[in-house]
Amino acid sequence: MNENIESKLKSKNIKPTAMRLLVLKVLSEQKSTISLPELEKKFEKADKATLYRTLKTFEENKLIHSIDDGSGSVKYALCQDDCKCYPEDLHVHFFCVKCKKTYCLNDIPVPVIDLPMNFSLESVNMVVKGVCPICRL
Amino acid sequence: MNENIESKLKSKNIKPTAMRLLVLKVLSEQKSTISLPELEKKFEKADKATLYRTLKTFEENKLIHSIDDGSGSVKYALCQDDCKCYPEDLHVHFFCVKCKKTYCLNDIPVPVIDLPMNFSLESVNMVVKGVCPICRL
DNA sequence: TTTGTTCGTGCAACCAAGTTGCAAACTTAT
DNA sequence: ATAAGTTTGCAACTTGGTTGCACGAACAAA
Ligand SMILES: [Mn+2]
Ligand SMILES: [Mn+2]
Ligand SMILES: [Zn+2]
Ligand SMILES: [Zn+2]
Repeated sequence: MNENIESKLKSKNIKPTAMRLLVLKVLSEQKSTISLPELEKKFEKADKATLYRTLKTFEENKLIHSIDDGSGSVKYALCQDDCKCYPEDLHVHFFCVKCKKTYCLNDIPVPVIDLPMNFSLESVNMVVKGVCPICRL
Repeated sequence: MNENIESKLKSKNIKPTAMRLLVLKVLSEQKSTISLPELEKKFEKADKATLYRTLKTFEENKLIHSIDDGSGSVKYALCQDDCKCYPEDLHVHFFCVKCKKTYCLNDIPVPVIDLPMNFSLESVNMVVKGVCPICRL
């Protein structure tokens, strides 16, 4: 299990330090996405800057992706195993206006859209807002 | 012309104060979207809080809509005349990674997507990132 | 093994955007 | 004229994000 985490880091060319193993473990346990401030609270005593840089490293190496859900803080989630973060790899995200959680809708790819002349496409951020199944009960 | 601006406010049930007329005028002149900090700079001496509340009022009354383009500051733009800000009224936005401007692609409606069971839909924020025609020259 | 270099971490300081409380100014209704 | 409600200006504050710097661990060359 912990082996799994370590090898995941190595497979993305990230040196598996103690800190990084801990952060990746927390990320793996999430059912929804997590923000830097939320991540901070998951640890007794951890430095914001270190966590910040850890997330950046993870993102640069495509271990995680970030989502701007309009809540004021950027959220993060593990990438799918085969994800290269190309536009065609991207999926839709769902932000619940009640519980404020953001979910990866991994099965729903971001629709391809036809841009006007001379616009080039690099990436897409698509966030659907509404109420999640849990909050609708 | 100035009449036009005043009537636009009235038509949205917003009392046309001096400040609001000025802000709406600036908004009307924009070719791309504008953020609160940018709006602030358009005035010699204007108060952040007042502008902030003005934008909020405008948004609540559906005179403008806001876009979270992931740049760190929320952008604003005038709504189309007939816009009710319902999901079917929404359009895609384009964020240029070079000039950092965000454009309303008013002709490109946000694609309808099929949400998983028990997710309700209230709104969508779709931002395409790339390079704009001006920056590609 | 010793030395020098790179890399990761912790701490503090900082910045920018957004937000709020409060009192003064202004508007509208009585 | 007076009272009540609305808008504005100012200052203070919160939060998320970011950076500089120094220390220590890891690593590689000598
Ligand atoms: Mn995701
Ligand atoms: Mn728009
Ligand atoms: Zn929810
Ligand atoms: Zn551009």
